Amino acid sequence: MPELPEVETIRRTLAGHLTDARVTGVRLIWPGAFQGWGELDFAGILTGKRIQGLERRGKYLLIHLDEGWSLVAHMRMTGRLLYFSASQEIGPHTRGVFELNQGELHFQDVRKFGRILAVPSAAVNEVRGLAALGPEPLEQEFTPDVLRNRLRGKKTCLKSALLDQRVLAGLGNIYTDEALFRARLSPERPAASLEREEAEKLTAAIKEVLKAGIEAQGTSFRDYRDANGRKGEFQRSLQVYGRQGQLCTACGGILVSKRLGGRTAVFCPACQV
DNA sequence: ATTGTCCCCTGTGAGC
DNA sequence: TGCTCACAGGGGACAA
Repeated sequence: MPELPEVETIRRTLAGHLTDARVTGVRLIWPGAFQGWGELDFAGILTGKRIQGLERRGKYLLIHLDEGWSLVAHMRMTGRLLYFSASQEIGPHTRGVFELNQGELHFQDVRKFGRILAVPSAAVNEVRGLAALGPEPLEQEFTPDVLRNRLRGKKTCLKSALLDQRVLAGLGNIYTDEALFRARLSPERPAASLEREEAEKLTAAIKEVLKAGIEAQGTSFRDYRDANGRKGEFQRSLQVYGRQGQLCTACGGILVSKRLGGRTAVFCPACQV
C-alpha cells in the first residue's frame, strides 16, 4: 500500500534519525526479506557502514551508505520501517532489525512481500524494477505531453496503464483512483485515447493528489505507518477509493467498483467519462 | 514487445 | 461460535 506519498513520508521521517548513524549489527529474523550481493551476505555488507542519506524513486526507498553501498527497500503492501531510539522488543511480524550506534531500525511486514536489497551504489539503476521506472510525477519534467507520449500505443485501459510503474513511477491503487476522479476520467478509457486537454487535467490531478497525500503524511487505509509509527491523514480526504456503494461527492450518484486488469477500481460512472 | 494470469503471503470480515 | 473463503494489491514469473 505504501505508494509515492507514503514512501516519501517514510523517507522524511526516517532521514533525521538515520543520517550519519552507523550500523553496528544486523539481525535477520526472516532472512527471505533480505538479499545480499553476489557472494557477499547482507549483514556482512552492512555492518560497520555509516548511513549518508535517503532517496526515493517511485515506491522504492534508497538508503545510501558509505564505502559505495546502498540499500534498496520496497514495502510492497504491508512493509514498515520503524525507528526506535532505544532497544525495542521484536513483534510477531518483525523480519529484521538494524542495530545502530544510536537506536534501532525495525523492518516489519505482515505479508512477507517487502524486500530490502544491499547493492553497490553504482548498480542501483540495474536493480530489476528500478531499471525501467517511468518518470517521477512530481518533477517539473512530467508534463501532459510526457504523459501522452508514454500512453501512446498502449492497448490497456487507463487505470492499468497508470498502475504500470514503467509509464510513471509511484502510483498505486489508491492514488490512481483518486487522480482519475479528480480529472473526471473513467478508469475504463483506453489509455491511448486521451485528448490533449484530458491529459492536461490528468497530469494536474496526479500532481495535486500526490502533493496532498504527502502533505497529509500518507493514507493509512489499513496498514500504513511512517517511521515513527504514526498514521497518515489522507484517508479522510479520499473521494472514491474504498467508497464503492457510497455517494459521489460531486454528483450524488452511486460510486461503483469494477475489476480492471486484476485490480479493483472505484469510480463514479456519471462524472468520469 | 506487450498483455493477461497466476502467485507470493497473512489478516480480516462476510456469510452460513 | 466457529468455520470457510474471497479479498486486499505490488510486482515478478511465465504463457500467449
